[in-house]
Amino acid sequence: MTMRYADVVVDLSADAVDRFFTYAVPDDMPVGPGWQVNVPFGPRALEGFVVRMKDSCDLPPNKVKPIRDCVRDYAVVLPDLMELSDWMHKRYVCNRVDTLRLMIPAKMRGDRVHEAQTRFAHLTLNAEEARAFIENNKRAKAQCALVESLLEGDKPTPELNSSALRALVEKGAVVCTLEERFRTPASLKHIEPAADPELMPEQKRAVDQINAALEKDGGRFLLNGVTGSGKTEVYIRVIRHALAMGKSAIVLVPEIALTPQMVSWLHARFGDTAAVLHSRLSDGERYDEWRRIRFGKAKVVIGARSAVFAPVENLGVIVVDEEHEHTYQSDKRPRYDAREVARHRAESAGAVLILGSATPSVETYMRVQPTVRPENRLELIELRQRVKGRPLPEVDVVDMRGELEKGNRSIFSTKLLVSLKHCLAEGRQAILFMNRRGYSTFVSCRACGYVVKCGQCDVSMTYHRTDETLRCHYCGATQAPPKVCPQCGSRYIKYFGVGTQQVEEEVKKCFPEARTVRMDNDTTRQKDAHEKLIDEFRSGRANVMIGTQMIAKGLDFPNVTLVGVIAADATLNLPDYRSVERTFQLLTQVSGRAGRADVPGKVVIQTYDPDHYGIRLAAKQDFRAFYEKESVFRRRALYPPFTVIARIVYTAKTAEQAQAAAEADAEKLDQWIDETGIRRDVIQMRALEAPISLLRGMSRWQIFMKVYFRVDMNAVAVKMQSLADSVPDGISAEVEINPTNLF
DNA sequence: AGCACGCCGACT
DNA sequence: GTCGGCGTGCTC
Repeated sequence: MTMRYADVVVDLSADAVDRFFTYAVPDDMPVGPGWQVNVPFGPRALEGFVVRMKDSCDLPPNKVKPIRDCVRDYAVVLPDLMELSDWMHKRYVCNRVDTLRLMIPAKMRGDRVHEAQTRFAHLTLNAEEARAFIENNKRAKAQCALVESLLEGDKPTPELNSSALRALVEKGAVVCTLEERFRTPASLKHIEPAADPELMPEQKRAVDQINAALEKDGGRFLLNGVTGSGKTEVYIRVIRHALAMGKSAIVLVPEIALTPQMVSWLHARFGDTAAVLHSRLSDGERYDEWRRIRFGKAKVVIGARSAVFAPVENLGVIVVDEEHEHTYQSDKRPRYDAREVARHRAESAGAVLILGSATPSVETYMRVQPTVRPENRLELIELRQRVKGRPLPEVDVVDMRGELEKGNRSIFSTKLLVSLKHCLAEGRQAILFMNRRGYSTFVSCRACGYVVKCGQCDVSMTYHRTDETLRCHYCGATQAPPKVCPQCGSRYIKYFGVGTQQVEEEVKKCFPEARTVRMDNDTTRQKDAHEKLIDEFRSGRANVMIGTQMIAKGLDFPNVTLVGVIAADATLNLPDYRSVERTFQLLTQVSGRAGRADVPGKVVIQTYDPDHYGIRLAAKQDFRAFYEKESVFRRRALYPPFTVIARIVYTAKTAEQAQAAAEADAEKLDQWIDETGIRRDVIQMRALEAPISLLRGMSRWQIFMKVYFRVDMNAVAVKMQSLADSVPDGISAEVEINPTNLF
């Protein structure tokens, strides 16, 4: 009998071990690709993933050790996910384990909650003892520096010099502790099964077209339907067809907490066949759901971006709902894009991919154009009518400059006030939408113009009326608002801007009988707060909902007949090439919340820039016209998707360190650009301060690079990652290709 | 990620 | 000469 060997990826995330290690397989051990195993590794034991089996091995026999045992008696990573892992490793220039770790619940690795734990170093010496230590150990420079830095507070160990840390632990000067993330148990409500509603002709055509592809070898679709056109029902019918064929389905949503309705719909229609995967499940719940999927008990999976790795077999369809949402891009390494991963997984499984949105991203919509190569093209399916022939809401764009001229200095236009009055008088509900970012209440001095900023983050702080504090939007720091200007001593401190709290107070002042509910970062901080607030509004206990982005999408309240947008242009002029697109999407989505039942809806959009195409076309819900305009702008200004933006963000204690690292790497990158001969395709490449130059007390610089589309981005990513990997101690560097935001 | 190994500078 | 810090390389 021939000897069997297994190539194993060990469960350690480091460049040095990001390769296969070959182990001998004991004769009677059942094991195969995707199995989780325990292996000896140098002096210790590690977990690992079997990548492939083989019958021979080139290594000298004395080097090959046997697999100790298997962690579980089945493959935890299915073959198609194994292939996906390989693809992601190349595509996102990350370690193989980093991709494999995404594919199983954290609880299944090391029998501990690995992912949520961080080891922190804690100094056991007091200030005096520390000074004595530094005095007595002048020779050990690294140790002294470490003691010095730990005097400021505990630090996560990966950031510290490891040999110095080990010496200090040995001396008893430092102890390491594991910090655990707290758990949020999710309440799974029982949901009544529901029957299939009748389809509109458009919906039926869409379902037929997609089902036909499902029966062949898959396909890619962009389902572009106006708000309220019943995209969800199309998904459900296609999934039903897939189930009938013995196949399974994955439905991705931007964020589970914001789309509880999608979860209930799928539960209502598919019962126990449906499973949920998202970050708010407890470890136990996630593990149980994962196993139900793995063993075929559940065949319809709904979840946030990481659900794209759900262990389903026989995949028939992947749905990406609200395709344009940026949450599909991971913000930590590996920085994968779930839409892209979904496409790859669907293609290799011969499954159907459906991207759904009322307002697709410009990038995605470009891919339906006939000029796009067939292997990249998406098939466009449009739903132009709302279900049951409901009309799109009537939209009024109000010029707030005119209001000011008329002497109306309140935050509500006359039109919005009158509409709100009617709406409430008729016993209906209203949503008031406040785009908080870039328009929040900041505190500023009238005399010298000083604006109170967070000392840790270099962004202006937001005033919170309830507890009379200033808060940092980025790090959560709080401080009391100053009585006199810290810069010039003037007592003329003014509160600028409008926040949701102020809108709420204004509503109560104008309509004492209104029952308001406010949804923003403040009011949804506690767990299950979302559900409670939504329920309060749905039940009718409240009749005016005031909120930020989080109320813009996915919610379906039949009794809402009025939507008011307080400041449509708040996000229009941010220093980001996508600010117009985002404004358009937000306005379209929020307008879609009006008139979802039998009474027609009305939308009032207040703006200082009523002729801007982003606002005008959102009012008409005319995505196609918007796309035409926007793509002309992007092409002319050399922005994505016509070019690619790549950056490396350097974070360090001091601006000098960050700057030095960025400039040194920019020089190396510049040289590389010449060596590879892509100079003529590089539009821009330079080191500069990041737009937010200070974040959580750390200084930030960046290398910003813009290139033409034809450049081999993988080569650029590999080069950038290698630069980022060899950054000096104490500085961290993150590579971002097509970053979601440019802060 | 850890751990051994080996160079090098400081001090008895 | 010897001790200990700190950088380098290896783990099937």
